[in-house]
Amino acid sequence: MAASIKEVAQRAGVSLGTVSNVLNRPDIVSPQTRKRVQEAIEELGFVRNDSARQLRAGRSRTVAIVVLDVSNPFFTDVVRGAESIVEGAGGMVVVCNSGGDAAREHRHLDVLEEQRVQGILVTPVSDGKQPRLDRIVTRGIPVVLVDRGAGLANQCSVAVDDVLGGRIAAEHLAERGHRRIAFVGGPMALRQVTDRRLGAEAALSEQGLPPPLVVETPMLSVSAGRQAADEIVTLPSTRRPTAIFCANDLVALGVLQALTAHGLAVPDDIALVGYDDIEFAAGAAVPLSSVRQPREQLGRTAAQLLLEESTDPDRHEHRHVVFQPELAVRQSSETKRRRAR
Amino acid sequence: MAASIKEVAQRAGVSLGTVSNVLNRPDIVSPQTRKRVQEAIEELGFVRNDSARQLRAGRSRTVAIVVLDVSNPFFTDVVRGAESIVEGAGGMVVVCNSGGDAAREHRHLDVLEEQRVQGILVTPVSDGKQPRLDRIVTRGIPVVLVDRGAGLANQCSVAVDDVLGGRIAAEHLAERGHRRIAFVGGPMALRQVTDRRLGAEAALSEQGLPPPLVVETPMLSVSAGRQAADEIVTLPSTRRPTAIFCANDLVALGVLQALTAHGLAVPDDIALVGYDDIEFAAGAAVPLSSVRQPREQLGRTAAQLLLEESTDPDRHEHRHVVFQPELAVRQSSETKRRRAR
DNA sequence: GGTGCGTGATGAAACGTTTCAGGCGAAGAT
DNA sequence: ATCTTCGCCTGAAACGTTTCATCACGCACC
Repeated sequence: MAASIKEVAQRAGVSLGTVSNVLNRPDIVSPQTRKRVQEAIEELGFVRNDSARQLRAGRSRTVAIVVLDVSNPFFTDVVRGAESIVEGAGGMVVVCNSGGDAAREHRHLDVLEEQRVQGILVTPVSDGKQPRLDRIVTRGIPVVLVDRGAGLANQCSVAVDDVLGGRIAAEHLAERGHRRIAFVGGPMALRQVTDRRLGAEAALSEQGLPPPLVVETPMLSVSAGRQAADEIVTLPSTRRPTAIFCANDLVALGVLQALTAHGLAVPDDIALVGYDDIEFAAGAAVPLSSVRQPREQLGRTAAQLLLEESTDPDRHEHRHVVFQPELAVRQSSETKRRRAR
Repeated sequence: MAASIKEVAQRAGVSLGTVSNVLNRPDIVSPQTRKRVQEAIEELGFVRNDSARQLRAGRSRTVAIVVLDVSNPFFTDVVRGAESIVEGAGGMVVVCNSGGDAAREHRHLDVLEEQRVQGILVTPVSDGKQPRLDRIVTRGIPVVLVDRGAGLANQCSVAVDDVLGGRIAAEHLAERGHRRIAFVGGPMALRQVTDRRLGAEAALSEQGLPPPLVVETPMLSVSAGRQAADEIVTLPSTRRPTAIFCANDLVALGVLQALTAHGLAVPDDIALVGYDDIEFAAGAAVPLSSVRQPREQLGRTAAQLLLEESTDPDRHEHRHVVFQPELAVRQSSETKRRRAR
């Protein structure tokens, strides 16, 4: 059914090696022969078998990215950044979704290892030592950690300073006069969540403010945010926070919705700051203040490091790139005073 | 570097074929031998080379899904649906993003064809005849069209009745007393967009209402929605629509934001209905009425049809599954009367 | 007219699997 | 005691490429 190089060679009346040369180094074959071969390829509808090519050549042109949550706009933007670099280099990106599930992540990595992909960008589900990833690295497949702290010495990483992000969010709220501030996010097993919380706590303590009320959520989703806010509104108004800092925008949007549903105005009753600055943050009916991360650049840089390591593994030195977040201030955290017209 | 089956065989003191049997049909090899082989695999850190396997076996366990926009929550949900089925069958899904760009779609399909993937789920960029896809099908790779109309006879498709969706949205608004209704969405080259529009127009005409004011957008994004709304608010209030039906939720969210920014209240000044019912629709500060599509089920069904065709190509008959959308009514389209407490 | 050289094409080996026909010994049937 | 059957294992072929050593040929050079 599927034509092979051999049949093409036969039809063009040349040897098998010549066809391969037409495919891979067209310049070293004479114009007439090249033309004949190309015609034969056309006529037979020949398509190179990548398995055979890869088997023989050892190399693959596929870069994989394993994300925590394919539904989170943060990750889709990272993916787009990585795509732009990899495709520019003639490669291809495949996206794998672990969904925050270690077992699924494991299975994806197994398959990618079997496929001998060119490299893997990954935001691992869990932190700390990663024997699974180490094994992949020792097998010669470069791995770049995305949005994880400067990890071990055997791989590159790109991340955004989440402690700083938490800090600037909290400082912003403190500056606006808020003293009872809540932190909503979870699970605490995610380093991103704890770092953002730690940054916020440090900032508050430096300003002489009490530590935040922490409401832990089981995951970083809109519905989790709604539930957390449902809890918060039951507090007596003397203890209720006047500002909430959420571990990401999905949670913040959920909180925003629930607060509004309970008749609390944002930001007049409760100010709100999210994290990630996804497109829907600015588009929310109360535009959301949010800690912006250079999402696409995160993906681009990760892909660049990967390709670098892939093309020249010997000279490559592992690097740990950390970006700085910045706050996008919007209506959800503007004080009444400021918003008065 | 990478251990092969041969080395495993050597170390375990068995033949090469036996190792393969341990890998693929462990039941037919005696327990002792099996154990010895498994130990050797463990010690050498052997990982099967999928290229070689696929080359010999012809089959692949990878299903690809090519989506129009990986940033659109609609597609990520479809992906999740497909994943659940494929992974249940021991396969793996890779996501490819065409970004609505025909050239990128083309390149993705090229690579997937070279990789001899098990099958392809695709929402093509353009409509009509698809010679590129036909070629893939004749090569023996099953293709299922996602969210595209019951296409040609040589492939399955799953879709949602977009004409009906447009119809129920328009009927809902007409029922609420609206007479000047706008349709916002584009480009009209997308069948989804034109179908939804046609459905709406048919419904209005049946009710004896004038056709909608159509504002075409260059793409289905939040920012496109914002711009369209900026246009609409400049209309004199006598001609300004009292309700807007948007081709998808991203556009609707953009419209919602711009209207609010211009001091127009939703739904009191202008009612709003979106399409897709993405999670952010219910979470918007004015919860968005939206035409709900069974997104995950779309993905599940597509994957099922694909696997069916893949495992039994001879007995397989192509089917065209069409789901019915339904309207999720929320605050953005509730009339004043109804919302009065 | 031999030598050397460059240009193109050739043929075979190799990559790491899976598969399949067969072999070998032990157990059961006659 | 011979013939089958059965369970387990072996060895080799095949999959479709890429790559590399080799070769044929025409051409310039002394």
